[in-house]
Amino acid sequence: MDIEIAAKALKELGHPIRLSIYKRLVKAGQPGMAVGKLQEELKIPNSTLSHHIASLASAQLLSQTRDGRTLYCQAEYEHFEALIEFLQAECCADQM
Amino acid sequence: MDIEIAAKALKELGHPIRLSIYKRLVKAGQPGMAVGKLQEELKIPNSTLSHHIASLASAQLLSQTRDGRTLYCQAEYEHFEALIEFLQAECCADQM
DNA sequence: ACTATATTTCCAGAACTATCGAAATATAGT
DNA sequence: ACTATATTTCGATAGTTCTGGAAATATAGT
Repeated sequence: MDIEIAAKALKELGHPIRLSIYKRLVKAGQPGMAVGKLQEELKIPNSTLSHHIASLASAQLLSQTRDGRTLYCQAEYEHFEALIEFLQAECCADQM
Repeated sequence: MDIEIAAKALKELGHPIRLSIYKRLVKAGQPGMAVGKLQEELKIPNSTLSHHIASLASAQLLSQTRDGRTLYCQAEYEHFEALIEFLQAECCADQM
């Protein structure tokens, strides 16, 4: 992971709604969570939610898979893990 | 750390210049680094740099101390550490 | 083909962020 | 007081992000 990619991921996580979405998706684990279920929990308009989901996807923080009419979102956990590793390697006092 | 504060810190780190500043400050350790030295390394106009420093300070990611005409910036490492801990507690698959 | 459900894309306005030259402020030395 | 150095604040512009209603798309069932 380079600094541009790390900054992009941090930026997309740096919004309370998106951070909540991501957090919720990690809790949901591998099967992920339907967009509609997220909307129900977060109580925000569908278009707003959809934009935030697209932002997270643009940073490879989540992916979507369709099952019939329902789209499931999954946390792309490896990418997040790589971000944490980048931060610990580049910005951790302990490592130096 | 709550989710609003975590999002704020992530947001401010989510810009390539600010992430570079922060990274550089962590490397500089306790004595920190003069604004002028940062400018020399990053080669950006002083006003632009000053705004980015203020953004990081607004998220408690750095503090400044003056020595004569020189202002030193120090990474507020505890706050960053708390952020990483928040992310690992709230968004880590391993913990669940 | 029609209707219903799930979700995205389009559109637009308001709010915010980034950038940087120029002016202002702070401090030090003479 | 004056000059030089270090840094911030002002002011303005351009660009980006956030928000959400309405329209469009995708799929399923009848």
